[in-house]
Amino acid sequence: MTQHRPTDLRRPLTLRDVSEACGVSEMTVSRVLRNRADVSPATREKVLAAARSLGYVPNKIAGALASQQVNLVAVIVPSLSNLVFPEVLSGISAGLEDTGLQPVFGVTNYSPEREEAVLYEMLSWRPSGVIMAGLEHTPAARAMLESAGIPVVEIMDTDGEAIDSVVGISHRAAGRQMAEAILAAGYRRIGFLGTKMPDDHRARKRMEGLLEGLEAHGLGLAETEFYQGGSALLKGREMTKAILERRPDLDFLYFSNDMIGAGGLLYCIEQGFDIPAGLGLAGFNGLDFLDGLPMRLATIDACRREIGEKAAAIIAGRGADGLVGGVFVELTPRLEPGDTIRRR
Amino acid sequence: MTQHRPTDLRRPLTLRDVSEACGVSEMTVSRVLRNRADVSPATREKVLAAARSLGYVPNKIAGALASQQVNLVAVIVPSLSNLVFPEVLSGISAGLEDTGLQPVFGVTNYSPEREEAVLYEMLSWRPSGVIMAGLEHTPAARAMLESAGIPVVEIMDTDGEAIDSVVGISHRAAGRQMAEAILAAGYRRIGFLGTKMPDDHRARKRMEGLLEGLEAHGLGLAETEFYQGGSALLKGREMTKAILERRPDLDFLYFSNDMIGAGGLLYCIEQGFDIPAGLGLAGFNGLDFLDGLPMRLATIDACRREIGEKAAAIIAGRGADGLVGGVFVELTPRLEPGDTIRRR
DNA sequence: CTGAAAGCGCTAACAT
DNA sequence: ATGTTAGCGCTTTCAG
Repeated sequence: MTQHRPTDLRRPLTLRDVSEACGVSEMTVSRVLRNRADVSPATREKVLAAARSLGYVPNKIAGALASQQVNLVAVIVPSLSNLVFPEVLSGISAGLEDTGLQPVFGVTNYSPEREEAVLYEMLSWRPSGVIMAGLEHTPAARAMLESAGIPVVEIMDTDGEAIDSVVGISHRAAGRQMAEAILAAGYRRIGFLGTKMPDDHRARKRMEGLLEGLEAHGLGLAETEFYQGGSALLKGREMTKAILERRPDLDFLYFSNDMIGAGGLLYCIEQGFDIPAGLGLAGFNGLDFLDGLPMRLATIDACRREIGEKAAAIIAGRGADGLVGGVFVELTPRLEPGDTIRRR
Repeated sequence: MTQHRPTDLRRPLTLRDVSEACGVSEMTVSRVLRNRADVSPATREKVLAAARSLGYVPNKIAGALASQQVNLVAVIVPSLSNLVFPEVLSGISAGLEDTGLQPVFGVTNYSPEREEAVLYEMLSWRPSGVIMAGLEHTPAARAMLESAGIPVVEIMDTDGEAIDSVVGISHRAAGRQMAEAILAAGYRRIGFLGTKMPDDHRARKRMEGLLEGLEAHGLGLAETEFYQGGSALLKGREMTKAILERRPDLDFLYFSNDMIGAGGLLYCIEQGFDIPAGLGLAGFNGLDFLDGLPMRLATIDACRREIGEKAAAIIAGRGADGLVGGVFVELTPRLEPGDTIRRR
């Protein structure tokens, strides 16, 4: 580490500086900079020229305080390392494009306490809306959201009680749907592999849905295996090895996400398992990453981008037409059987 | 979509509300809420109880305007779908922990114009610092950063002229380092596979470095292949097929990132190529995802997390000790030969 | 179309 | 340890 060059820390420019530079009142300068129509073209040009040449950047803090309007949307997700959430965020970005609203992201690491802290921090900037992953929050977080007086959209999950609006899929139903597909294909001895994350409620609900689906046919899970941390692909491999050594009679492995599923798939291919005839596999999410694997892993698309776009639309819509009231959107995920569930 | 429940939009609470609720002056309430020491325990309790029961959330907009202090750090990256940037962000989050500073993320989609727009937007909130990926910016963006009067850290890349501080690796050197390793292992007919992204300067510099390294030994690239969009793993597969069909004599493939490298590796394994004896492969980034593949792809670690942490430390350090002046940190990436470069 | 006055909700600086 | 005053930089409102 070496020092190389000093930075000067001068006072940021204000409207007044621009006003003095072009001889127009602060008020009119403000009008020009907010693109308001009621300014003569001549004045407008003069002001813009001055602002540009000075390098003026408006102070939104002052603007927001005066106008009581903040064009920010707080977006709170559990993780960025999951590949799932970045796609949701990109959907939100796209949905907010040209609305004048700007997303601001916060990450909770699947901790309810951190979620509460991040939410508090973000609400203190008085955003125009909040988009949060999941329906499970601390009581304090719920209270803050309910009394914030702004639209709140809970995303990804529809199994639970909403605060305001919801856009997501039913993970429980996705689990059941997979159970149906597995049983319909004739598999009977089913193993479940997932993350050891008490606060990943969606993964839990998928597993519960799977169980419900199996139990409806008088079956249960033959075996389970959980992990935490590390490279998901590698963990998928290791868990698969472990579960199959413990229970060589299993004929289907359901992975709680595509990444560990891909690891399991690679392992099974290497070991020469007869897929899908002798052993079936499935994951969850519908990551396009699966397209490049030796076989297409069966999966259920989580509609990540669409969820982001719809959530953004709800927040944006509110501002526009003054619509008030929760909206409930449940998307229907598609099961993609790929090459790892046998067809009958 | 169905309407289900109305939301009430009431006025947010102010300090005055809390003040009236507990019979303590606004000023003292403010002191309590900012955890200042000069308040009696009794008053403190009274105020906290009132604030909690009302559900008061401070208005940071007003606070920031009054104190001229904003505890936000603007972080601008080209993409979130890359897996590389989420790790940097997580390093930044970690590095900012317990500093009182909060990261705020913006995404540019590798567009200089979008970068400029996002930067303008973020600077208008007067953050305490800026962390940006890369050294290439529009002239307007450079001007804004130079005159913002706040610490600026450009990350990931050290090959170019800095505005203020820099934390990164030399991608050109990484390319050269890989060239040396390839040549030392005895490979001679080298193909390059990368993205068709004029604005991904780091990928470009890696390729240039590779070329320099090869040319220093009187060699060049035998063949190149570029792609854009789609599933990187699948593209890696397809590009590898294409380049090897065109030039079956190639004995080494250098991929500009690990994801397409992994796709290429899977393809080559399936095709029965003799790796690494007959054909060598290498990627870039050091993603831990590689751990789960059938063979370990050679790669160079991009020090993503460490870069994030160091950048955060620089921003945080400035505030504390009033340090002024750019810091230059060049990390030395480690080459991990894995199983896909032959050892001599 | 342009300007002047008032004030957004909070905190710095100064009392007490 | 607590209260009072002034003002952060902008926009709203109202006058011209």
